Parts: sequence; structure tokens; C-alpha cells
Amino acid sequence: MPTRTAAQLREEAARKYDAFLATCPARQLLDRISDKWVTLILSALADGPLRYSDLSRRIAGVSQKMLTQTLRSLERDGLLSRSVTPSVPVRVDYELTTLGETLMPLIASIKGWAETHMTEVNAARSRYDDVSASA
Amino acid sequence: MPTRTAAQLREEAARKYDAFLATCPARQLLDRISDKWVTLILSALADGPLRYSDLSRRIAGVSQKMLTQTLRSLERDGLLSRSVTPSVPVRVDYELTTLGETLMPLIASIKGWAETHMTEVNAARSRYDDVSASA
DNA sequence: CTGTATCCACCTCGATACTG
DNA sequence: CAGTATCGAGGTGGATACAG
Repeated sequence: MPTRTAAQLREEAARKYDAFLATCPARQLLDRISDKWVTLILSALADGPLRYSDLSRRIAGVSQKMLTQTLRSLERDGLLSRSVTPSVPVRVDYELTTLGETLMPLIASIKGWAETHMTEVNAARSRYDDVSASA
Repeated sequence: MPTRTAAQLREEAARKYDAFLATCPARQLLDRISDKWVTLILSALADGPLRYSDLSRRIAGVSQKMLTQTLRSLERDGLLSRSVTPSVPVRVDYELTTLGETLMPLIASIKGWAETHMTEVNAARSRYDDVSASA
């Protein structure tokens, strides 16, 4: 019997939507670069390779766990490369790949819009909050 | 006594970093557009104004709560406008503002990079996962 | 039609401790 | 030096019920 309740229809729609979003390239990209540490790491590496400890110092607020985790995911995505020098102590360098470098102009665009328009956004927020407060 | 432990120093650095990120325009922008429903709503409105119920249908997977919440935050940011027609039943239209329209080219850029390069990213992921699995 | 209010399952992230 | 393992607090978002 194909009779379904409204709730079931909504649930089905939500599932289909999740499936769509999971394979949507733009969605995947946004999920990647919107991560708190991703743009910071990529920007830090834009000037050249860095060691793990260098990154840790440059990005002062990051925990070991998140730094490692983020680096791994970026390596998995082919945006940066990880090279181990088996000395004692071991040395690990991270470097942008060619693919990773193609991402930098996009990040610059985002930065550009933000620097041009975020003052307007913040002004709009203030207006909105003032009106709400006086209500 | 300015003597602090390493843990205290890390904590202080993390706090400063949070403060920096909270005021960083690019960070704010990324936080805004990386929201699951924001780009979908903005894209839906790019063709012209829509009513609440239209949006609800166009973006099939969204819950009432998230649709309202996201619309409110976008209105607060000045990216779209909300106009109420006090008929019975009440009618509410949402429309991109000029500021909101300036965001569309950026979204197009993101979509462009994604469509051009996400196949490479997915290929890199497959390679990485294969190597890991065979380890 | 257009919301608001509440509850809760889930998941992410940071802190901490430990290792080759 | 460069990680890994584990745990718990906190926030997010969906389902549901209700309202102007």
C-alpha cells in the first residue's frame, strides 16, 4: 500500500536531500573549506612547506588532535602532501600540492568579498538588533 | 607572578585565537555560507522572491525550524529582506537584497572550483583509502 | 500560512594521558 | 618530534507539538 503519512513523506524527502548533498561537489567543497582550521593551514602552507611543529606554532590555538586530524583529511583529499624523513628524531614536512594551490585564489576571493562587504553585514546586524531590542 | 604552565599558555593562545576568529571577516563569511541551508536558500531566491511555503517546497529536506532560523539570520545579516502582507491568511515574501546579490558570483566561483576539481579530490580520496586499506 | 517552543540524539572538539 | 587513544562537555539540528 503506497499510502504514506505526511511525516513519512517529509522523512523520505530529507533522506533524498541528504543523499543529494552528500554527492554535491559544491557542498563537499564548502564542508571542506569551512572547517575552522583548514583555511588557516592552507594559508600557512601557501608560502612554502612547513614541519608539523612549525604549523603547531603558527596556528597557535589548534590542539594536537585537530591539527593532525585536519592535516590527514587534507592529505586524503590531495590538497597537501606529507613527507617523512626517517631521521632521529623523525621529521615530517607538509606542502601544498598543485591541486591545493589552485584553491588559494578561491580563498582569496572569499577573503576579498569578506573585506569588502562584511562591514555592511555588521551594520545590518546592528540595525536588526536595535529594532529587535526596542520592540 | 607571571609564571605559567605550558597548559595555561596554550589555553591563553586558544582564547586569543578564538577572539581573532570571531572578528575575522573571512571567518565570519565562511561560517555564514557554509551553513547547510544558506546557499540553497540564496540560490532559490536568485531567480526572484519566494514565499515561505515556496521555499519550504523548493528545499524539500529542510525542517520548519531550520528554514525559519536560517531565514532570520540571513535577514539579520542584510542578505535578504522579509515582507509581510497582513492578509488572511498572512503572506510572507523573501527576496535577495542588493548585498545578497553581490554574494551570488562568489557562490558561483565556489561551485565552479568544485565542478572543476572535486573529481580530482575524490580520486585522491580513493587512492588514499586504497593504500590505507592495504596496509 | 507562518511561524514558536521544547526536547533530545548525535557529533564535534578540546583536554589529557600515553607512545614509537 | 610527531603523533595516537580515550573521555566528556557543549552545541547543533531534527522531530514534535502548539499558536497567532
